Amino acid sequence: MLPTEKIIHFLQQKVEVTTEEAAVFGEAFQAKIFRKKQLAIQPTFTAKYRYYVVKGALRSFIMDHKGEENTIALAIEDWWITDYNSYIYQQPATLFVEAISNSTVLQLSYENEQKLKAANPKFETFFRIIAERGLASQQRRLIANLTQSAEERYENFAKLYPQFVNEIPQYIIASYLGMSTEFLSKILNHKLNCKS
Amino acid sequence: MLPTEKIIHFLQQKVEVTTEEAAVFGEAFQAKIFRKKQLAIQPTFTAKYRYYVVKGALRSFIMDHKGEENTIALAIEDWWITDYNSYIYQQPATLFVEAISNSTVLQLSYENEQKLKAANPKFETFFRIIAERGLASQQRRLIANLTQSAEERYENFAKLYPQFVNEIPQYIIASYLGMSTEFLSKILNHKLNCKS
DNA sequence: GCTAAAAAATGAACTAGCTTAAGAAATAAA
DNA sequence: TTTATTTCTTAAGCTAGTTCATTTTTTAGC
Repeated sequence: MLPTEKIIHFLQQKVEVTTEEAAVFGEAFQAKIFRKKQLAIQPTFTAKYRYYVVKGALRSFIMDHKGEENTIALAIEDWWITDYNSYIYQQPATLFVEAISNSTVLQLSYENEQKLKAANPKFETFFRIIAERGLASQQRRLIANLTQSAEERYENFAKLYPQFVNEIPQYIIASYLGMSTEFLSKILNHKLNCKS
Repeated sequence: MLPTEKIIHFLQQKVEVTTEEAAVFGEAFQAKIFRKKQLAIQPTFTAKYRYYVVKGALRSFIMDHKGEENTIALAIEDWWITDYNSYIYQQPATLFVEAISNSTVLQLSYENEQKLKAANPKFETFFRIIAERGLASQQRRLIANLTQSAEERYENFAKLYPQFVNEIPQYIIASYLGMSTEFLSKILNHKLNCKS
């Protein structure tokens, strides 16, 4: 499936649109390839785009005062990613957005998004829906972080996103789950020993 | 200012509307009073409403397996609160939403919200904007939780929301910041000693 | 297939923050 | 004013998770 076909398909799952409307929507996006470790967004620069992942995986992370990377979000096929604080308010970013593996994305510029929303209320509805779902999913993540132990967080993550477990480096998963690499390693190997 | 005037004012800050449109919007809401500790939303029941706080303060929290309350969100004048996972998908709630002090809110039912959005794209835009802002603010919170120590989290919270510090019980702040009451107490008193 | 680099594992020493428990203060109720 | 309830403080012991230093394994480039 072509990138543009993919996003049109995604759009159609959320709102009902005519063929012409779908075409207008698709034309607002631009296909782009990021190689592993390449940065899409960097702190101090304003996030000009939001990204829809066609293939591969990206993540956003913040670097703390100790130089540690804290993964804020992960995105695979059919997910969206950007630094929302930067993109929405068009202010300098605080996050990095980086390709975890070689990836194909569709980028939507802030200006194009405004044009889409102004042109057709259906697109406004679309962006409202994805923002709301993002909000709900962030709420779930916050709850997990506040209420579960490191081991429980990993267990649930692995159950919820099995596709990540084998496809992305462990140190990224650890940082997404808010624990050190070493500790995640300990959890994993401890589990193996106890099972056998 | 009357409750309905307040929310119309809030609406006008986000989107341009005519007097009639504003009136239609205001009519979708219903004023309601919650007394301190009263519950607006409870687990297992579906969240029928989202709440706009006119006066007072509310919070949402989840109870973990140990019976500890983990505060997910706080809301004061001009803020919104609900269990988004429950409200958006109309599924059973997992959170409590409780009044911290005697409060006046405007409640918007799920049905009324759908009607508003269907009736006028400007309302669709309005809800898109508040969802996006919620998303950005959740992102900020997640970053704070992942990158800062308990003491730093409190420092920043106090700077960002001074109005909360004296107005809501310490144990709620502690649970919002993801630490025990005792530990927050230690931080506060330790700070006093070091300053003098 | 070899080499260099990146990622994962291991273990020991350490610490931030939690738990428990008991008392003091503050607030509300009567 | 007294009593009851809720909130806050203090301190000691504990544990989940970190840090650091080293080794092993995997991956990627040539």
